[in-house]
Amino acid sequence: MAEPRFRRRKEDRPAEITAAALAEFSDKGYDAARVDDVAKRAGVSKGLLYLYFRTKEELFKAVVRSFVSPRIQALENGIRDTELSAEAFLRGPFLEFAKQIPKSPVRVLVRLIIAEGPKYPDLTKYYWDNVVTHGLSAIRQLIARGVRNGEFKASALDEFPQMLVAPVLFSVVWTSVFSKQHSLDSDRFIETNLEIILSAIRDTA
Amino acid sequence: MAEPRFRRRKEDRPAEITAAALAEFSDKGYDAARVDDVAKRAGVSKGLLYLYFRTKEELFKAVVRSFVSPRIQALENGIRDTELSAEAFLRGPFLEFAKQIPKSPVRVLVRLIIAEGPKYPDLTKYYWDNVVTHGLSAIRQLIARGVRNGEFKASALDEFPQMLVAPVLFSVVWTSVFSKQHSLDSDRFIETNLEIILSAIRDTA
Amino acid sequence: MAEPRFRRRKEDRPAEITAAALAEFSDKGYDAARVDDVAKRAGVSKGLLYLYFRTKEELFKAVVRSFVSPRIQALENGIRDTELSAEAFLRGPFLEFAKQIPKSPVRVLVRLIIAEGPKYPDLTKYYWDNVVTHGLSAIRQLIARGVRNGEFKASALDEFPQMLVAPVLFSVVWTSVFSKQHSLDSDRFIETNLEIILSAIRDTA
Amino acid sequence: MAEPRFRRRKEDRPAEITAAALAEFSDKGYDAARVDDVAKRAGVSKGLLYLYFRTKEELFKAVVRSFVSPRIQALENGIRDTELSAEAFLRGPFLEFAKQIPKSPVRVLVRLIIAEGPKYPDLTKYYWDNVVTHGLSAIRQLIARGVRNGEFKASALDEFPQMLVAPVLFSVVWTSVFSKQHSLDSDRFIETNLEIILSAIRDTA
DNA sequence: TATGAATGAGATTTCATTCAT
DNA sequence: TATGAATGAAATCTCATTCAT
Repeated sequence: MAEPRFRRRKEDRPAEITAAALAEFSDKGYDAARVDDVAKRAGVSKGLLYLYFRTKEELFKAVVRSFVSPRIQALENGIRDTELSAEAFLRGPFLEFAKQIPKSPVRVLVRLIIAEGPKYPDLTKYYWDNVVTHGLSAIRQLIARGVRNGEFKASALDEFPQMLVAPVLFSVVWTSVFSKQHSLDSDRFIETNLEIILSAIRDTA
Repeated sequence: MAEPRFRRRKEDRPAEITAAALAEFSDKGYDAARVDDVAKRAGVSKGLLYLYFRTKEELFKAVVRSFVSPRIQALENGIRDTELSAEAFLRGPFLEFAKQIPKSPVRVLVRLIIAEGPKYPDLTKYYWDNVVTHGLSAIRQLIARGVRNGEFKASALDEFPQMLVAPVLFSVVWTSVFSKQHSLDSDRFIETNLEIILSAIRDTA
Repeated sequence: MAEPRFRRRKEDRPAEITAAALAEFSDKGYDAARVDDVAKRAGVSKGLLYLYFRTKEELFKAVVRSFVSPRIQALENGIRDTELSAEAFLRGPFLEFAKQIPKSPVRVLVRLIIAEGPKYPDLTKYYWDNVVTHGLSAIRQLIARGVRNGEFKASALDEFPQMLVAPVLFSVVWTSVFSKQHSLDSDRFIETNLEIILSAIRDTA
Repeated sequence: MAEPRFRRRKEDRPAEITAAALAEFSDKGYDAARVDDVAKRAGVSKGLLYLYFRTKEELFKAVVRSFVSPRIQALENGIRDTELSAEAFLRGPFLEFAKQIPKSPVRVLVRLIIAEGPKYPDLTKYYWDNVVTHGLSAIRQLIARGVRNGEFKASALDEFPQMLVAPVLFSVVWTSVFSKQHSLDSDRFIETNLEIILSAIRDTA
């Protein structure tokens, strides 16, 4: 035929497909999302999708990989490179980071991990290895730094850095599940929790 | 012949079936759980199951109803009838209640609601109406009582009673998803969170 | 217990059940009619129904038997015993008989025979033996009598007594199938057909 | 290996499947016909069948559409375009058309409409809209033409064009139901009926 | 690469029939 | 007799995956 249609570059394909998959999973959940619809949304044939991702499960994993990991990476880098005090970092960049999660598309992935994780052990492992441990150890370092330079006293937070994460997870879940019933002001909820924790660990001696 | 092909136990059946369903949902999740297996586990034919529960969804709702509602009821009654001070109640019965949730079978249901809720709006509504609002309003009353009699000062907790729930939800999710990777001491996690919150709202003026 | 409830007499049971079955079949068709509903409508337990009729098919046959045969019997007797002329009988009792069929509950059975007959050969045979041949031979006799006493000339009707039946069957089918689309004045339709046939066979020589 | 597991023949599939469905419906009736068997008979997997016809009911409709509609169309066109007199058309093309119906596969569909119509209202509506009204109005036009040009006198046939159809329906039903008991000479039956009607409406003034 | 027609295992649900009570 | 709880075979429909083109 005379005129070759515009073709997206091959390198973009996987990203386009995972983006479409995230959208489908978000709308329907993992099981109910049909591979057919993912392909359609990505503007690609089913066969091609299977060329890039060998199974639906593989596709799911790729979605998690491509959307969650970068965020955590960013947090880690931020903590490593910052010149702010620990408290200033928590009130600034960390809070910012935490507040946007319940509003971003990633929140869907958190729900999916909760929902499907038990069924896909190696996905859970991947998530643990690449997301949870990284995030947690970054937070731990930040707190340790705060203790070292006299901002914070030794406290339960040393043992349970998860305390800073719990309100975020709660907001994500609440927002995902009860959006029709109630709207939580997740910004203030997360902020308030942070303040309470800070006031409990600040070294006021 | 020794054993009759079936027995008539109309009264026990529903409970036996919901128990089997909880177990099966717990192992596989809602979608992956097969009605056939639920029936088998209950020692009952598929047909009989459908005599008591008209659809798989109906069965799911019945499971929620029979396992979650009673617990919340108990909490509500406890708060209504207690003669303890607000703080004493939080440190005593409430903490007890909160701590056992991540260990009890109900924890599975919490995960299921998170996982399947968006797909079954009326289940979510049921859960909201019968579990969340009851639980929340009971907690709110307890806090209000504490404020009224001078134990607590006015605080963010008045607006966000969810703060007392977030660590519990976090523990449930963590335990459900990462049981293979890490074991959270959920008792101490929940306790610690409670202590921090209490120290922040105690009226020390 | 003190007061024995009123109990219908045992002899009536089968009739009550076939009546209920006719009603159910009429509403739903044979396949879609549920034995459970027939029993419920008859005010009887499913078990008892199966005591009287060993299978659903048996029940179906009994319904045909009890509702159709008596009518044909009546027609036969009428033709045998009448003192009317052939034409007078056709315009009188026969027409009356023919006109009420599309309006009576029996019309359902005609439709059922058409629908299910091919699936139940022995039911078809029963219907043939007990309904069709009787009816047809009665009509044939009537016509022969008319020819014998000079009312009618020899005609195609001798060979095809079905010609008198076709409009009735047509009315039954039309009424059963297209009741929502169109209402046929079956009385006049049947009457008109009869008149045309009569005018064609009347011996006016 | 010799023969590929499947072939792609998008265009032919629907026709192959409806043909198989007609055969299967003819043997078993609508309800008793299993989709699986239809597929098998068409040499196709169940899944593919559902790719072309979204439900069993849809398949049924397609069968009606593809087999009945064309015939009626042909009749309509014949009546519109003919240069024959009304009587000549009735004795010629119309009679031909009428006589072959009880012998053609379409006869099965007529029986199916009678059997299943009441359960599938929109199928009945489709049949009414696309078959019955077309056929009837064509016949009506033919008769009106005959009256206009002095062949026929005004008669009951103006009101009841169904009179020309009743013998055909009767033949179809008889043939379908009582094939084992009796063989009706449907050609002569239909012919005779037509003659009688013609003799009654011919304008001999 | 790219397509989408084709497959087939499997899931939910229904209902005639049985049988302990 | 009479009940209705219990069975289990089957039927429709879905969808991840394959593969001829």
